[in-house]
Amino acid sequence: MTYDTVLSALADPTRRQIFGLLRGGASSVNALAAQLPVSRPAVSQHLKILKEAGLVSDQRDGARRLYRLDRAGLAAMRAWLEPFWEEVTAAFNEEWERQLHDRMNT
Amino acid sequence: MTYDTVLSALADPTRRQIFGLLRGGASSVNALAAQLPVSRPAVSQHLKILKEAGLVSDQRDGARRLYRLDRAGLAAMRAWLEPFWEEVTAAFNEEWERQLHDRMNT
DNA sequence: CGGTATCGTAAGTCATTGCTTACTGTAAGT
DNA sequence: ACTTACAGTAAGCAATGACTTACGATACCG
Repeated sequence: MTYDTVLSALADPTRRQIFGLLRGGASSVNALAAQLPVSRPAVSQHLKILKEAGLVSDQRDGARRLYRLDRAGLAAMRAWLEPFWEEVTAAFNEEWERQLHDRMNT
Repeated sequence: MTYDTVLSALADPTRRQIFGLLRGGASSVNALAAQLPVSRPAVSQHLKILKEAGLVSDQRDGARRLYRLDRAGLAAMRAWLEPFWEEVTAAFNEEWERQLHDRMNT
């Protein structure tokens, strides 16, 4: 459940779609497959990957199995992303300051 | 330069490595390839994809070409990520409150 | 200008992966 | 118990993608 697995999980469009469908509450595999252009087994395989990435958690509900969003994956991704964002923002501000300084000297 | 292209760009480990190497300043293609286990053309191809995703920008420097981090891609990714994070955090807090309430009634 | 350096592109190969159908397992209903 | 519903797994296939070598293009240096 590192950022590696999270990023490679979210690389697939169908998985992102599944992930998006799970906003607004938990859902069964059949219910998800009904809203997608792929078969039910395909959805199962995607859910397995999303689960391994910590983006989704599952829970038995009788014969069904309910999937819902999970925090862990997103948290790992954000933790990885943050340093890059700060680095890039710092460089951006530096450049901005430099140009402002140049303009004041002309 | 949507979150689609950003996520699929960051899905590859080598590209993430290149992206990481560009922290700490701009670099040429050769300099990057020297620190990577792949050939120089491979790095060029990766840089092309990173550029299309808005994660990297390039600039001529004589015969060389310098690549540096770019804000746009990360910004797009963050914009896509945020609603999910808020959704998932809200659900988490709700659940926490519910369990706290249950515990107080026993 | 000829030679060297740096980089991008093309073509081809091999591995990965996302999908399907078929099968197995488990839980609920009659 | 038998049947139906729901979901995970296996096997096979077609497409995508990451890498290599070979080539072409542009900029600097003597």
